[in-house]
Amino acid sequence: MIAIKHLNPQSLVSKNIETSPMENSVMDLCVRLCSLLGLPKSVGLIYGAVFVSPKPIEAGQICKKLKISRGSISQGLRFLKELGAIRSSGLNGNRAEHFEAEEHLRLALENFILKKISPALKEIGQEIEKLDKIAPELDQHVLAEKLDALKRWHKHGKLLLPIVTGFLKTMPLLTRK
Amino acid sequence: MIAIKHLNPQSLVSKNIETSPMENSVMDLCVRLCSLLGLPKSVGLIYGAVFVSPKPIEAGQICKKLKISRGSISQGLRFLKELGAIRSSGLNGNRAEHFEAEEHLRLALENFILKKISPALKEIGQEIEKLDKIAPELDQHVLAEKLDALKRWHKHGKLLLPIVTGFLKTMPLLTRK
DNA sequence: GCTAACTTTCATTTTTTATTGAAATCGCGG
DNA sequence: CCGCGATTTCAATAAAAAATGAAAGTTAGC
Repeated sequence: MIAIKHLNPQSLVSKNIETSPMENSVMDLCVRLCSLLGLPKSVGLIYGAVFVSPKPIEAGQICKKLKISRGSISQGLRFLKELGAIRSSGLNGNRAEHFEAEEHLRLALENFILKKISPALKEIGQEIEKLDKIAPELDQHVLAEKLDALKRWHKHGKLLLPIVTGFLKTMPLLTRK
Repeated sequence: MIAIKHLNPQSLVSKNIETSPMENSVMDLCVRLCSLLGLPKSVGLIYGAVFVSPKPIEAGQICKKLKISRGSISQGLRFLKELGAIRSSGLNGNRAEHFEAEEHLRLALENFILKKISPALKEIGQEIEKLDKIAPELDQHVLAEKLDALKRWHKHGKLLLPIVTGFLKTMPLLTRK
């Protein structure tokens, strides 16, 4: 059910993809990393394909390599680009856009936190404010105490964020070349 | 698509639930908090119902209050209990099991990290070891460098965990009464 | 050891989320 | 301004996840 989802420990990259065992494993890792952030497998695979590629790779190649539909590739690449996990390295030669992994994956993580966690915390903050306005109208002391508890959690959640992003800053960069 | 999911900002608690506006809002908050951890709405609602209740509440009451099936309630309560977010306060009077919110919600969060993040990181570690064994057999330097990058990420991921859990320890407790 | 009051399980259904691929779109070179 | 080679969109479909509820299980009291 709900249960904490465990990814199948053997290869997550479906068998009909033709990659070296090494590439395969690296892509597996990317899938795991993504799934830790709640991102779909396809995004992990696409990132993996870009990451693993020794030279900038184009969408068509990823499509062939992963046997994933062109639409998904397009969406996945856009998402990864917005996140700052990959970047376009221009339309080399022909018209195809080429992608390479961003060396500062850290920035992507920060972005993820900024786009996903922060807005959620902000909404929680707004909800709490709304509550504060209603609260005095009622004399339910028990609830009022619980509201306080929630406030404290919210405050500390906000506090935790800069710590995590701060920590990320200390991480060595993910460098290519 | 993938896009970072945004919870609808108005009440997440469906309208046919009969609760005070205040209770309603508090439950909303719980749903948001849960969804931040990737837990389904029902779990948030169930936790909210327990949290908001001035006295230990039994499954049947939650079922009536939330209009959620008995099966879901049972599973949700079990999950929350395992996580350490709620606890059973015995079979008062009749046979029904009564639940109340655990005052150290922090422990639940730590538990969540322990059960969800740590195993994932461990599996990633194992995958990396596997890779290390394959690596020397090939002379793909580019890949080898990437493997190093992944190793660093893994190491630092492991490093981040204790920081977060350490931070959690400094948080004030969520006290009832 | 039977019943009553409740809980859990799990096959099925519903809902949500991700993927597909055909059609629309883009943009450059000629 | 046409056509090619690519990308993007989006309605339809497939896959995954969550919710349901009937049936089986549990336990206390008689």
